[in-house]
This record gives sequence, C-alpha cells and structure tokens, in this order.
Amino acid sequence: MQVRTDADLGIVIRDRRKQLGLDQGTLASRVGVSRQWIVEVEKGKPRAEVGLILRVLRVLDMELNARVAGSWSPEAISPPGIIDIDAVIDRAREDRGES
Amino acid sequence: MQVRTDADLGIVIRDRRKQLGLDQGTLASRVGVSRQWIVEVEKGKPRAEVGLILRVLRVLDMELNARVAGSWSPEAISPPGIIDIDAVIDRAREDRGES
DNA sequence: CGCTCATGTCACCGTTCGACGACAGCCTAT
DNA sequence: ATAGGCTGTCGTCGAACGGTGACATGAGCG
Repeated sequence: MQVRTDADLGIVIRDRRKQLGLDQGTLASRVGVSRQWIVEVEKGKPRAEVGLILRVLRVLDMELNARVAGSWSPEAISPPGIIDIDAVIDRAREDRGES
Repeated sequence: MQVRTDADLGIVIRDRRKQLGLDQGTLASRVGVSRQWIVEVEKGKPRAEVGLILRVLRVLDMELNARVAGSWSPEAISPPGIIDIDAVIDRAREDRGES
C-alpha cells in the first residue's frame, strides 16, 4: 500500500496487526513500546519516532520501499512475473548509443 | 530501495537530495525544518518524527510503499527498469530444478 | 445479569526533540 | 591567499515524546 501520510501508516499497521490476529498489547510488548503508543500510532501520530515505526513494521513482517514517484522500482531485483523483453532490448540499445 | 533501518532512510534521502542537486539548506527550508535536522536524519537519526520524514520524501518527489515481506507488489505489471538478467536466469534454473 | 477482554483516554514525569544561532573544517574558484 | 559555499558540530530552550498506572467504555459470552 501507498504510504503518503502518517494516517496511512496507522491504517497499514492496524490492518496488518488484525490480519495477524494480534491485539495492541501483545504487539506493543513484542515491539518494545507501550500499548498507548500503539493506540496513538494507529490513529496516525505524526510525531512518532521513525525507529519505532520501523521496528513495528519488522515485527509485523512488512517491508518498506522508497522510490522516485511515478517510477517503477529502479533498482529492484527483477521480480518474477511477466517480463517485457522488448523493453529490455530497447533499453540495452539505448545504453549502447544505438537507435 | 528497501528501507529496513533508519540508516537506510538517511541514505535514500541523501542520495535523492544530491540527485536533485539540492543542498541541505534549501531542502530544509522547503520541507520546513532546520538544516541541522537534515544533517542528523541523513546520518540515520532513529528518533526523527515520521511526519517530517514523510514531508521530506514528498518534497523529494518520492513514494513509500508498505507490503507484507516476501510478496511482490500485487499490482505491478512487468515494470520497465534495470533488470538483473543473471538473477532471472538463476531463478529460471531453480524453477527447472537445475543447479 | 455479571465477567472478561480489547480498546481509548487521562495525568504525571524524566528524557529528548527540533529550532535557533554561531563556529570550524573543506573544497573550489577567483 | 582570500572569499564563498556546503557541511558537521556545539550550546540553549520550550515543547512534546514515550512509559507507567489507572479508569471508562463497549463487545462477546455463560
């Protein structure tokens, strides 16, 4: 899911927590924060510490990716799935300076 | 890029800032934070506020995505970009049961 | 109805944030 | 050599953090 605001982050965390069947208390103790902190973060606390947020995502077994807006993961490890071989060849040609 | 730790975040921000040819001062004023804050975040400040981090990424025209670890973005269709052809071949070999 | 569990909220407290201003170290160009 | 720009670091200070413990609500159940 796209994370644009702190509220998005709260939604992601809450959804994933419920998905795993955890309550705020156990998540809090696993992350090493207070339950109240979880409550506030799920509400979209803008001033929460990033380090703690990252710990939460790790506990929830989630990954975070940053990339230039509108681009499709620049340095991503070739994801399995459909590969547009023509695009690959075109790009290779461009790198060589061919038309 | 994968963002696992606060240090990763610092690297992403610094790289993107330089990519855009901005210095810490102008980035700071555009985001609405002090230059010192930028310095510390780029060094991997773990207790920085998420809200500010998100503002920085927005100014840098970047997107953040959260997903369950190990899953590849469900809605991504053959993304153009740099493809690690060796990884692709290795993966194909593994699928075939080859060594 | 009582009981339990999960959740939201409150006040208090020690710690740390982020802003501000100033200074030093490094480059690069003049 | 001198000037200028970019970066890292140092105090200081008001504001907010996150932890603790307690209390209130609401849902589910025997």
